[in-house]
Amino acid sequence: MALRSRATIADVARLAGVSTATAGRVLGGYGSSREETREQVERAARKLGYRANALARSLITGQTRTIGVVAGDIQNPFYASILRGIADVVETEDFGLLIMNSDENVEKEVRAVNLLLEKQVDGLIVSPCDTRNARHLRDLHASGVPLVLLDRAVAGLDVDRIATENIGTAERAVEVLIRAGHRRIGVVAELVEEQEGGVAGFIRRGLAGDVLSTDTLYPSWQRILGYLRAHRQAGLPVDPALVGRVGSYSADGARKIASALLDRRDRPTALFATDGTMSEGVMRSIAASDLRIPDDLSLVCFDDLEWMGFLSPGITTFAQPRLAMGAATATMLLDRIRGTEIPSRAVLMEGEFLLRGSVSAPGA
Amino acid sequence: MALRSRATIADVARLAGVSTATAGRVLGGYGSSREETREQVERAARKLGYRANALARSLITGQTRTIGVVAGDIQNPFYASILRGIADVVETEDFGLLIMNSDENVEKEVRAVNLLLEKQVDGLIVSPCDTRNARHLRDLHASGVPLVLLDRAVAGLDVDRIATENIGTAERAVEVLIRAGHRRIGVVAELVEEQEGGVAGFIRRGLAGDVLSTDTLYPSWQRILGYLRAHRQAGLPVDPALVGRVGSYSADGARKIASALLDRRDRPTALFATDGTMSEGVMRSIAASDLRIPDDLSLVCFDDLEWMGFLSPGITTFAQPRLAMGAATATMLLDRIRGTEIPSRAVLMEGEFLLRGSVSAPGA
DNA sequence: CTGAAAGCGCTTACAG
DNA sequence: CTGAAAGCGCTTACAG
Repeated sequence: MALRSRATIADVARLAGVSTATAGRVLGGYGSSREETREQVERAARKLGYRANALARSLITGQTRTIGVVAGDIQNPFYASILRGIADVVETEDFGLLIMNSDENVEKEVRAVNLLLEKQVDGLIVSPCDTRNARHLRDLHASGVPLVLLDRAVAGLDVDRIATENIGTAERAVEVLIRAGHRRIGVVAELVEEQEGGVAGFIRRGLAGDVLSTDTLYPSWQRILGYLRAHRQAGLPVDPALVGRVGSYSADGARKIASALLDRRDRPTALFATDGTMSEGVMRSIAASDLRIPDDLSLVCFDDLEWMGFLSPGITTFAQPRLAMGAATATMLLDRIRGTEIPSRAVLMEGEFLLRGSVSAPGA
Repeated sequence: MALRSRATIADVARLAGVSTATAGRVLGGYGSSREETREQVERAARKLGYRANALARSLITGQTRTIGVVAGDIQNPFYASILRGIADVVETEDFGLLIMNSDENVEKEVRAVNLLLEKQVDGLIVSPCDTRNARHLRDLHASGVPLVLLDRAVAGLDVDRIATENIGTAERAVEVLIRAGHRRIGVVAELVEEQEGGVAGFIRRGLAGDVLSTDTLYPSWQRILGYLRAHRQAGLPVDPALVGRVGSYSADGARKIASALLDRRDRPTALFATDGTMSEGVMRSIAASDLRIPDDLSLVCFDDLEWMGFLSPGITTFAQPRLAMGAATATMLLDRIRGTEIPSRAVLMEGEFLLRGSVSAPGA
């Protein structure tokens, strides 16, 4: 029963009767060595149960073949799928994957980034909590650490990023409802970051085409922008009272906001849920009500969760290609790690329209 | 704009006018140092933007403060929640978390374990693909690496493990259906590992009380055992034709098996789905049929997925405490890493009964 | 192709 | 409390 202390290259070299440099060359697969020498060393290594110590190697090469990811919550299907996409490409390249949660909390994000940096990851994928308060990310980039931003951008930080084309996709989603004849469309959205003038101010500016730097907006605010555009395009008025702000990434918060909307005397005839978590909350609210989809209420969601397909009726939604997003993120990061010097890229992915049965004409 | 190459302890020591040993002591928080010295060093470190290199530290201390996890599929809600539970305790202790997928494939599992070991993780959590073919895990344990098994056990490997009390929980689940009056209860289960005599042979032996070493059985086989016990207890015959074997961790496979069961002339009046993936497939099958829950078909599931709560009717199920399972797994592993010498523990968690609306009397 | 030596960035006895 | 020296397990020039 071997002890924890394993054989080192020195042990192997001794047994094989060569120098540590030679043993290192064959075991590490670099430099060149005679066939015969190689066999000797390999035999010795096998005999001793040698396993490379990546720490020592990394200390010299300056590369750990490990990347770090800071996600909001790995348990959320959105992140879980993206992580799987990342893991798939990373595993192909024999890289390790260090994962941490931020819970959308900047301090936790900072701590996570620091921990990953101390562990000398070769690059970082971060889904930033805050699009403005992100000095740590700017410093990171300035210090030359490969970085790819996921789902969100950061003001004044020009690095590779990947996200959903939120404005356009949300606009199409709301269009689906407008085309079906809906005039009062409620929204349930996170909208965590404060905007000048609050929701009402944002709506006013959005309708006036006065919202600038839209790509450093939080996804849910971008989706509201799509909602506004669809209305303007159709010449429909927007009732600010129908834009439900949850203020956090909470399904239960979404349930409450949705219930408040549905309890109104002038309740909306359709709802737009701006992501998976919001959709879950909205569904809980509807399930607890007497309303039936789509007869009493139409629904369009954002992001495709497994249950949306087997509910009856199915839920019409715009799927984000999460696995592909993850894979693309990892590929971009590996590119940078390998030293690509091309200008930073912003990859925006369209949501895929999944027509199911949750939309009908109002009062149909 | 600082370059990638960061300040080292030597740089800080030089600027502070002390030795590297002293600088190391204050920056690393070990040994003792004068208040004044400490301030000097810290000032220098701040000025240079010093950040510790955990690699160098780990090489000396022999600890990386990183643990590795090999899960079946991090995208699966079962693993995603468990990982979150693990991450929560691990982050508290300032440990890193290296995560890999096995896709229930032994070769991938072996590769993952090797990669993690080369990266010198302090310990490993593995959800083993194969309860018998697991030499790599036995060797691992023999070499003294802290190891905790998740969800599944390995024959002849006496290490800490955590799992659901599958037999008892499944027995209770099937009891719920029997008490409601069901006599023909179908099962949809993975049952990936071959058993002597196949499903029919296993049923025969199970009813005869002839299945030994039940705790190294795959979870789905254990759950079948619970199904059999409930029948025996109630004096009900078991029809092997009603035990649907999917043979893989596939929701679509489960959908097909469920549909085959429901298409039978003598179709079951109730279904038991042995885990989340199976439940999803079963739901897809039911959604595509004309059957209504619970009037035409009763259903009990295993594991609680978000949608089970807001479907109407809700799905009666036995929830696995996934977050707590993850947390307990991590806690056990950290215990071992800290050197606890107590005998190995097997923590079996009961499923929590969630009574919702998917069960009624047959033909009601 | 191979070896002796230096060194990656830290921590750890050991003196003083 | 502090410093000089050694060393963790590798890889990398540099000779030969």
